[in-house]
Amino acid sequence: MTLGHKKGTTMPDTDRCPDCSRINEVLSRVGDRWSVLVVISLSRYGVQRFNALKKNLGISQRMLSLTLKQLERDGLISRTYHPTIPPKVEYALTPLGEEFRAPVTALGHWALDNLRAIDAARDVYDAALEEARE
Amino acid sequence: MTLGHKKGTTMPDTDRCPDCSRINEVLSRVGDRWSVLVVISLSRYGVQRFNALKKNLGISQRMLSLTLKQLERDGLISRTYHPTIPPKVEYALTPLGEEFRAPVTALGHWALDNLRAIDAARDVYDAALEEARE
DNA sequence: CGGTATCCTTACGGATACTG
DNA sequence: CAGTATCCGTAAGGATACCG
Repeated sequence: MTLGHKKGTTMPDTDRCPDCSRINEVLSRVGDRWSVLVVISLSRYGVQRFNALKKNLGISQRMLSLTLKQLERDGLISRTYHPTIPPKVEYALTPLGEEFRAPVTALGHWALDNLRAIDAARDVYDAALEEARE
Repeated sequence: MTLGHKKGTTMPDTDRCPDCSRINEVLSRVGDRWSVLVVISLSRYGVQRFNALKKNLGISQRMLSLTLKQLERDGLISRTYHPTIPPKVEYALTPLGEEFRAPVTALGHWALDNLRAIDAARDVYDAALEEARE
């Protein structure tokens, strides 16, 4: 697949983007906000325990639990249980998760770099709307 | 910010990742599945009309309309209205949208490349669960 | 500590019908 | 063609309480 834009390429609008549905499928699994943030956090700080992630991300216990389970099921993170008292569970990126780091951190960087630009664009847009209303 | 993982870095678990909330904020705007797919489609095929995008992505009219409006508001895409009969509206990436292309296509590529790996991981996980159930 | 279970509210998102 | 408006079912996600 070539995601890059080619000047001469015209969309055959009789057909639908064959890859979009597949990309959609994957994104619907590991592309949600919490999954992305968990991976970013594990990328940044390495192995982390349940409550560390929880505090770190400001995520509810319920959502973290669900997100971690899905990520483990999808093979992106590993869960290591230490049967001590009190118990200790550590989460880390698997090799597949490590591969996910590059695109996900790229996304994170872009988000941080362009937060202001987006806010500015919003202000302009909203102001123009306000203008038109009168 | 350094999203890259550094071996010695320990998460100060008294504090929460300051950037995570900001990344979260951005992702909650332009990180949803439809937004990502619209950007991917515009990246790939360039300028497109409303119905082309609709057929292309297999998205409902309502969601496309909402998604496009938000992306325009956030400054990622431009909307050009041609008052012909019938009317013609063209959507394209803005410079800010163009910058979004790199991380988003990286994500798209990864998604396509690892769809199978994820499916395989799932099968293993589910099989192990089945095993444990007995 | 690291979860599950339950409840409840909001947001997502499709289907359909209508408009300039 | 390119939307908007309405309805309605489902899923996301927080709050709380409880368990091993």
